[in-house]
Amino acid sequence: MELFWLKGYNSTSIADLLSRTQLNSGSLYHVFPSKQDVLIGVLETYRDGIEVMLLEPAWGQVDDPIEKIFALLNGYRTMIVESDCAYGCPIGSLALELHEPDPKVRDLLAENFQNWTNAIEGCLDAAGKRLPRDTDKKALAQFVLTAMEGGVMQARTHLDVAYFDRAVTQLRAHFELLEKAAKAPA
Amino acid sequence: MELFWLKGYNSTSIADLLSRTQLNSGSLYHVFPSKQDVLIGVLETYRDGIEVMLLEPAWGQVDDPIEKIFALLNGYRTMIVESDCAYGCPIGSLALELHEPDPKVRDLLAENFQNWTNAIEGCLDAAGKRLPRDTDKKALAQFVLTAMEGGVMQARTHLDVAYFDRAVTQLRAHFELLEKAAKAPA
DNA sequence: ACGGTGCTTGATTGATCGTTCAAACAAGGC
DNA sequence: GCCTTGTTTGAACGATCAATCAAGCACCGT
Repeated sequence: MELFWLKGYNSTSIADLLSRTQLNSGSLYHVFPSKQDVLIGVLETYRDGIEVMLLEPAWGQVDDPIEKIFALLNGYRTMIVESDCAYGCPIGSLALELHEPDPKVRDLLAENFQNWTNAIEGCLDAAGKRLPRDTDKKALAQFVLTAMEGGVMQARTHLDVAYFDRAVTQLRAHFELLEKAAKAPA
Repeated sequence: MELFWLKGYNSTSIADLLSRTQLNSGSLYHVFPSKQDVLIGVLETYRDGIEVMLLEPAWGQVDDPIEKIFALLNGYRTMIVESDCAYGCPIGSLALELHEPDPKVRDLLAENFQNWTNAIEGCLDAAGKRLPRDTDKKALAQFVLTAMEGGVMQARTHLDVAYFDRAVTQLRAHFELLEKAAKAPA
């Protein structure tokens, strides 16, 4: 029920939801007071399920904290390929689609981003001394999200996953430079 | 007539266009066969006007090629601040909002991105030997776009321009590392 | 068997969407 | 003055949207 947001919020009609969920409008409105509450429910599901739905699958057999980051990015790559580049990060798409969002919705979007970057920040902390001592880990974690979202956007637009790959490659280069700088401090 | 796309495509109704342009529906449909053709016209305007509308204002008194990149990013920062973080790059927003775009529309979105990254690539070329010899300038230019779009997205979501600033700071750090690596090759 | 409670049904509502069109209008050429 | 050509007008259309609601149904304790 939460998976068909490939279409976006405005483009997904209540009728779409009904046919997909085998429900009637009355039942749906018995559970959710309005369409926006469905969106809120979905965003809460994402928020509460990031560990199980996203991190665990990607990190199953990865230990190295920095490789965890790129394993997560590779998970997005898989989704891009499997959807023929139609995939867009659900949170990112909604963040740009909803132009005057209800505060509750925006808070949930922000929370989802926050959880994501917190997870990355955890990896950066675990990487410890491999990064320069003065690294702003929070900013760097947000930068990883930035690279992911920007890469997804360009891959979708050009219908070519290579645009995503290049963003990841650049991010990888940035991390290698950081690791090098950590070894040989100025 | 092309400036009111802050609302997004789907959320902007024909009625909105009419009241804004002081036109009647018939006149509009005399010029544009359909709403989508209005979108196409706007995207073409952006595409053809990137030099005058975007690059020249940002680069007026900047010569250093790498500073040109950050001057351009600073132009986006200004728009974010002036719109109270409601601003989203029109192209990026549309790229994520339109989930099954007409080929013509998608091509125009891709062209807009292409022109943008080409402009950045020109700066990178002008920077010449300040960057490592083996730098993939096309990929790096796309990475700048990536950082910009991702930064805009997060600033909008959190309603805090600091998220954009941090993305720019990280990109700046990346460039500094690249310049350092160029000076002292392995 | 009964009444109550809560979920389900699906036709229906009013609003809004993008689009159309016959009629009115303006401006030139002849 | 009249016809032609091109533009403007704004009411109207059908489709679709999110949301409603009276009626029906299933399941419970008693």
